[in-house]
Amino acid sequence: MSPDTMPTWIPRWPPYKRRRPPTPTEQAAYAIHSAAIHLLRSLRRQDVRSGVGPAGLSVLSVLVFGGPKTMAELADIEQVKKPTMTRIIKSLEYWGLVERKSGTDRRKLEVHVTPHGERILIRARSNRMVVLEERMERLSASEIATLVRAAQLLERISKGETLS
Amino acid sequence: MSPDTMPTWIPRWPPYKRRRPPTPTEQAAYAIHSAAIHLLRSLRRQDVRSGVGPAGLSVLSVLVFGGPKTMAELADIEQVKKPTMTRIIKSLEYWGLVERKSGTDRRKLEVHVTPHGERILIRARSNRMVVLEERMERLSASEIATLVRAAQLLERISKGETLS
DNA sequence: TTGAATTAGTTAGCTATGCTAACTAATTTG
DNA sequence: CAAATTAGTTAGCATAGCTAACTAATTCAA
Repeated sequence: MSPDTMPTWIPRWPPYKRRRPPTPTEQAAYAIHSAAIHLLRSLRRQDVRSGVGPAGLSVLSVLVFGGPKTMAELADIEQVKKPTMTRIIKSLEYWGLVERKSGTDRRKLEVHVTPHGERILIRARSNRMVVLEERMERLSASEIATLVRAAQLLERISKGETLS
Repeated sequence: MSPDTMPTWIPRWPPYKRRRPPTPTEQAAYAIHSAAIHLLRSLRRQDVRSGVGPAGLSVLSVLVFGGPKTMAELADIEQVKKPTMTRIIKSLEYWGLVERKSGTDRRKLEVHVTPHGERILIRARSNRMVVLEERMERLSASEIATLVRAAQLLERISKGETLS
């Protein structure tokens, strides 16, 4: 890579004027937010190969790892409104990746992933995971452990919202 | 929150059949990927208040913290094609958040953030940061330290791509 | 027990954000 | 100085988000 195409964007604590120096919590919040954005942005490129959009992949992932869900549950999980979920599921259904079945309460539709959908999801996940795992191979065992602990903390933090 | 509206989606190692048990690196990759997605998804809601879309906010953030950039540089940083950046910048310009200036090489356009744009960005960032900081206040000092170390590791991992 | 309210999901139509192909204008190069 | 390259835009398409207004099914209350 030539010097002038090299990225120059390096996150640092905002240079704008503040009344007081940032607390450790503020610095940590800033750092982990930037890190999460940069991680996902750098992995996003791998997605194009799968032929399903990111919204569809995310839903597939919920269905594969979490089992069948209704439309409203999916919308809630994905933090999306119901009409948006309708469109996403219709598209997945069109491609044979999910099926909708209605049960006793005929207002509700249970969305199930098909075997084909599961294969697609696992292949698409692998695109990201393979890249991420390759990069993580350079880390030491204790660094890996740090990431695992951080992941647990972040999951707790992310749920803060839904429990409040 | 009633029990049946409570989210049931808890990330766990994929249940599909594997030839061998996952290595620690694979588990860590899976965990940190899920954690980053869930963190950002849960913070995304705060953005609506700012009146600027996420793409615009992200560009503003690059300009505020990284200084003026050309269209091509921004497209590269944001991992977006040039026509997409053209549209994003046009919108920001329309709202008076950035300015375009041409220099010696009149093919190139330097994009500068305006004082108004800087105010908007900082307010929008704060929306996310305030929420994140509140949630992080429950963590211990050593947990915060873990997150900071993890953030450093993740920044290194994310750059893996651009250095290869 | 039936009429009103609630719940689940869809339709229609808008906006924002991504892409490629094809273009203009400016600069560099042979 | 003509040809090739570079920077950016225009046009047109797809996906993904939203709200408002709708249908159909269920629940609740008089």
